[in-house]
Amino acid sequence: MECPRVRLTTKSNNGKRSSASASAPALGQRATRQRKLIYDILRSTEDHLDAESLYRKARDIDSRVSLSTVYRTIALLKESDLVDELVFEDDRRCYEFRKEVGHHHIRCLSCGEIIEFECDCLEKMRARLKQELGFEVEALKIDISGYCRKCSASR
Amino acid sequence: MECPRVRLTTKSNNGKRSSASASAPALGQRATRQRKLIYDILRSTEDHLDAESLYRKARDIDSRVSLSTVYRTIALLKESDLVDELVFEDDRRCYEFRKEVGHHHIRCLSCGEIIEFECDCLEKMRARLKQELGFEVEALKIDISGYCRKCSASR
DNA sequence: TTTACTGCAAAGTGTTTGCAGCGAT
DNA sequence: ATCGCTGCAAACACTTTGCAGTAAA
Repeated sequence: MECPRVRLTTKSNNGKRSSASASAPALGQRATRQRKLIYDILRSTEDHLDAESLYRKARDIDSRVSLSTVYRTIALLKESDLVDELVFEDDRRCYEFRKEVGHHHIRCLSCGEIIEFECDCLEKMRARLKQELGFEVEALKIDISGYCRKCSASR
Repeated sequence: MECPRVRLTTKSNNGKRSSASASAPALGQRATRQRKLIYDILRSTEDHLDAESLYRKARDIDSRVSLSTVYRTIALLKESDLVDELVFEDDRRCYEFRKEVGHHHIRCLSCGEIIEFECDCLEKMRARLKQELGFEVEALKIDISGYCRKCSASR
């Protein structure tokens, strides 16, 4: 039973923020200060931020950013497949820089920690859906909530 | 590779509405007209309704139902594990009467049809998460969007 | 100089809530 | 008769939008 092997996703970036601010993303038309900032924050953080915290982080660095721009930029980045949106049970929507396909999230209902993992069984399921139902999968998302080792111990 | 076998869930109910209105559910304290009505609609429909359409359906039968009551009743039914909430990519939330565990949904982005299927690999994944990460899964939900056979053909 | 992008405030969406009256028990 | 439930409207949280000004090209 090889399929549902769970393995932690290797963290793609172990510093706080990658030093070089890198090239501006192909966001839309113009690489504005605000867009670069928001993009940089998302690209370099380990956290899964919601719109509000992303806004606060951005504003701490440069006050000339508005919440609307954060939303507009998120939409842009989603369209360009540069960031993914995670929607959890309780409606919280977080954003993260696009990583490898096939990595998923579990969230601890008690401490809020988000753990990432990979499981190739989902990719296999996608193939099966195509084969057996003729269904062409565009988006496959799995949301798992529960209690992490630490929190289930202290319950 | 037995694991990600996809199979269509057998429809639990093939009539339009089951004839007998059945016993009142253990909803909370009181089995009111409104609660019975909402419960009955959810129990007997094949569709996955959102709050609004559930409200319209209910109001068509008995005008003395309000949208707030629909929301309140849905919350109640969710708490009692009598209905499940499905949250799709585009935010639409639908409700369905609780069926067997381990059945999931895929939705056609073109025609909106919701197809149900089972896949035991997710249950196995749950076991693995427990075993390997010590993570106690409370809720496991998978949302798949894409194009059904018919719609992918006509694209 | 052009016109895409931004901040602001206002509008919109889906859901929840406070309250006085209603009705299941 | 009690007090849990309801309808209503108002509040709510989050997101989107119109517009006049700003700035990237």
